[in-house]
Amino acid sequence: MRTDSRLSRMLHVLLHMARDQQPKTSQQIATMLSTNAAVVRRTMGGLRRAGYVQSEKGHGGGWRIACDLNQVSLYDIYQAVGTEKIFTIGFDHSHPDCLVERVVNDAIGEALSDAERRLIKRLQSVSLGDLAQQFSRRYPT
Amino acid sequence: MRTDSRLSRMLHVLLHMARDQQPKTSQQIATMLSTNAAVVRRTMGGLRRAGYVQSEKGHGGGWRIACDLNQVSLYDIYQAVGTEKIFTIGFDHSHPDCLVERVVNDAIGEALSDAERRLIKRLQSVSLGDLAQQFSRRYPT
DNA sequence: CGTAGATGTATCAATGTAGGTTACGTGAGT
DNA sequence: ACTCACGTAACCTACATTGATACATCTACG
Repeated sequence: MRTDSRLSRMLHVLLHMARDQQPKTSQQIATMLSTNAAVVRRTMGGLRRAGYVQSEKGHGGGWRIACDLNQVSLYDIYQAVGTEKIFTIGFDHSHPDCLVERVVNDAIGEALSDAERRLIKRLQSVSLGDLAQQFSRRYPT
Repeated sequence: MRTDSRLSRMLHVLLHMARDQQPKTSQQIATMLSTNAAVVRRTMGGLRRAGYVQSEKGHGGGWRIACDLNQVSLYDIYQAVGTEKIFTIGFDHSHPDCLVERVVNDAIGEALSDAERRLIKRLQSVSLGDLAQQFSRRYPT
């Protein structure tokens, strides 16, 4: 199954933007991500609607960070990009009133929910500021 | 994104098979799952290679359980069906030597690994026998 | 102003994967 | 022999993400 790399991409972009306060155009970001400008606008639109970045049109326009990196977690970004499914594992619903199916799906569902809660907790515990700090520590200039 | 319902399907089938020791043909199972026989053979082939079921050709042939339900966990079945990716979340690898990308992917990777370990642990803690027992408890005949 | 630069968005194509479908080979039982 | 059933390959279909193109709209600059 194809994976959704939007979270990874957006974090990548945000950290680069944080290190260089100049506004960046969609095209510049697209080049950075080896994709094209429309994809960047589409994906970053989620971050804009959530208020984590701002965009401006016209000369000298582009994207800028509009939040305190220490106040925004990886989970916030995850939600802003709008990923709807986390797991590739799904349920069989061929016979919704089959009681066996219900027991099976409940068991799988509980395991998935548990893992999902864990993932969310982990993503919530790391802020963009933490990542920026990790970068500075691991790769001092 | 389309989900992989093979685990759910296989558990569904196994529990039905456990309740009726008669061998079942691929076509019977396909009808049970609202799919077709080739898909059943393809998916159950994994369980056969792992030794959890046996198949026999010819008259009176079909699929039978070949394991102790109490010794096989949901995780065993999960592995037998051969799911390779658990999460829809992936990594951006547009610039493998970008240090920012590395920090970001490490952070996401740790969160995912943690959640995956949790999921595996949960799936390992439930046996097919447990599910069969849950069924009997929840829906006594 | 008019023009160039930028986003916002709609639309279509490419791509990858699970599942569906068909077909045929092979072995087992009658 | 014939039928039943699995084993497997090949190809198609459905669907979601991403890529690509186009165009409207807004903004700054000369």
